[in-house]
Amino acid sequence: MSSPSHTADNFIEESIIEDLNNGKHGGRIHTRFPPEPNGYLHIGHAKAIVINFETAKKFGGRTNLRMDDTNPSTEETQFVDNIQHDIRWLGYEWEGETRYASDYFEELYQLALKLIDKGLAYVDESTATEIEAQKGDIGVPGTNSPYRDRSPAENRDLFERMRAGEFPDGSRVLRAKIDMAHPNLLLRDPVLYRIKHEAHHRTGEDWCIYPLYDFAHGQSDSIEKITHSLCSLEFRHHRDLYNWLIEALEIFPSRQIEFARMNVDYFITSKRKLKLLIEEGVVSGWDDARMSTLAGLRRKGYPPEAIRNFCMDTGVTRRDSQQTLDLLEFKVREVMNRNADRYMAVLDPVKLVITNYPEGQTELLETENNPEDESHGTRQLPFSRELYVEREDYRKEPQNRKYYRLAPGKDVRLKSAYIILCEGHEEDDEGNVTQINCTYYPESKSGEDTSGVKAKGTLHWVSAPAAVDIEVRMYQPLFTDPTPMDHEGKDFMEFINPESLQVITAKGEPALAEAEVGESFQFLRQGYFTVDPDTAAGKPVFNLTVGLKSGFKG
RNA sequence: AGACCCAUGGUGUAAUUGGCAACACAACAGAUUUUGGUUCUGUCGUUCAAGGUUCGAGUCCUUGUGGGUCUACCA
Repeated sequence: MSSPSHTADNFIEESIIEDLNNGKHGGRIHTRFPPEPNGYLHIGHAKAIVINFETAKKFGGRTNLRMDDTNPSTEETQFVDNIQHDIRWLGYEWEGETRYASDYFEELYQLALKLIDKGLAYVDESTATEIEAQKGDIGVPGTNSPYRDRSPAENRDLFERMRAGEFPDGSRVLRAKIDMAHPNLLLRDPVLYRIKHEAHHRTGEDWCIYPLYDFAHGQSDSIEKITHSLCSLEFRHHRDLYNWLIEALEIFPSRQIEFARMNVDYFITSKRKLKLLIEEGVVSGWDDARMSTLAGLRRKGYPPEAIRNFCMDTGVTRRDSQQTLDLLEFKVREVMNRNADRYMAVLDPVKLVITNYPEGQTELLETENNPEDESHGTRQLPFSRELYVEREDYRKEPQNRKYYRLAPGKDVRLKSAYIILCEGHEEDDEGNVTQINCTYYPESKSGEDTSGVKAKGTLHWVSAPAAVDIEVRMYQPLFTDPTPMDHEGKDFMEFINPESLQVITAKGEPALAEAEVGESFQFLRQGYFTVDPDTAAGKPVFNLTVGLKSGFKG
């Protein structure tokens, strides 16, 4: 198989092209995404998913999905379903069936036997604390276990009896026999198998010994003939062991390549911390719209395309990166600007009365659904004497010449309707505006304006009698600090933003009552909003997906 | 007796592998606009330090500085 001439976009692709040019694996490229099914996928996983799938795709290769389920205590089938759902939602389909490391338990066991027979592994009866002590320290060599020199035959017998369930948890482990003075602490006779009399979510009671990461992950890669095993930087030290085991076991030589994890401002990606947010009641669950989980981002309304673009455009490197929320939100707006239809909703309504418009009259006005895409068509909007407009769009006095909104004496265009002249307002005892009074120019109707009046500003509005109440959930970042984990001596919980969620009741145009769960809109001049699953008949709930960029400096 | 990884505008990444440091985001200014959105134009500003090799260094070498990772029977 001759390799088409690819250009490398990053160092991983350089390595792949190098392998291709060397004729390795006959030009075949196969990657994998190996989550542990013990939690929900988050934005950091999205990066790994995108890298693995996109890299394979670029070279005409395939990508497996493999559950790294070697720890029966933490893994649950429930998570498997969510992980699969999230990956498909992101837009990727893996090769064949979902794989499980647990499917390879028997093969792994045989591999362990092989290692024992080669004199490269031994059963150790030291306690966990003793083993820790044997490891030595950074810069200090370790010491050999007293059980290190047992014969292969004795080790085999002991290991078989471990499997048979003769020994209690923690009483024995299988260790690789490498070098207790190795500068890489991971190669100081790492533990390969431990005893756990626990039921596994897939294999049930079949096993009471379970392999550890280092004796499961790489071997699974080899079993699946993965050519390039892409993982994050903290596994760099594991690569030495990964390669040592490939040699010792004489198995398919997958190549591990590490890249830097992606961090995003205001997002945390520690499973444990995410869980804590739920347990403490800070958020409502794994799919709370403020969570950095894919379930949360989906609920918030982030389009998968935007997340993919974000992951791709932030590149692949070996240096720790901290991405800004700005870029992520830019990617979200970029997609939604194209796809989301424009509707009008008033978030903080104040009544506006057009004093020269006939009482009781309603007319239907036509408005375009999406100025970016004419094929989205038009719809009808009811217009009447009493409207709601945004409280923020009125000032008792205009501040300066650059102010284009409502204030006494100002002309303003109502989107797709008429130009109105602001006459003044009514207020309560505290000086709060209770009503804005205006007159309209009958000849200024949108599309057939002969009034000659020029209005600099255009406002969104809804007809008061026709408006529907909609619940709107306004979100801000969950934390007040972009990197809540990076403060010495301070717990990340100290940075919880008390205003991360504000629920308001807004006035929406009638069509919004029919919005379906998952559907996204632009509320004119406000932002992009997506219908939340909490929506019930006649009670629509919208999530702020992302605000519009605003050049207004009032 | 420590080992390994990393260092380019405010942020994130490029640089034909030794040949004019570029792209995106952000910021700022202007044009267009029935969204102060979008779109378009422009401005701003960058190779961690010192030394070396070279006609020529972001790129190669040396030393230093700064940051990160590694001592789970987690993955």
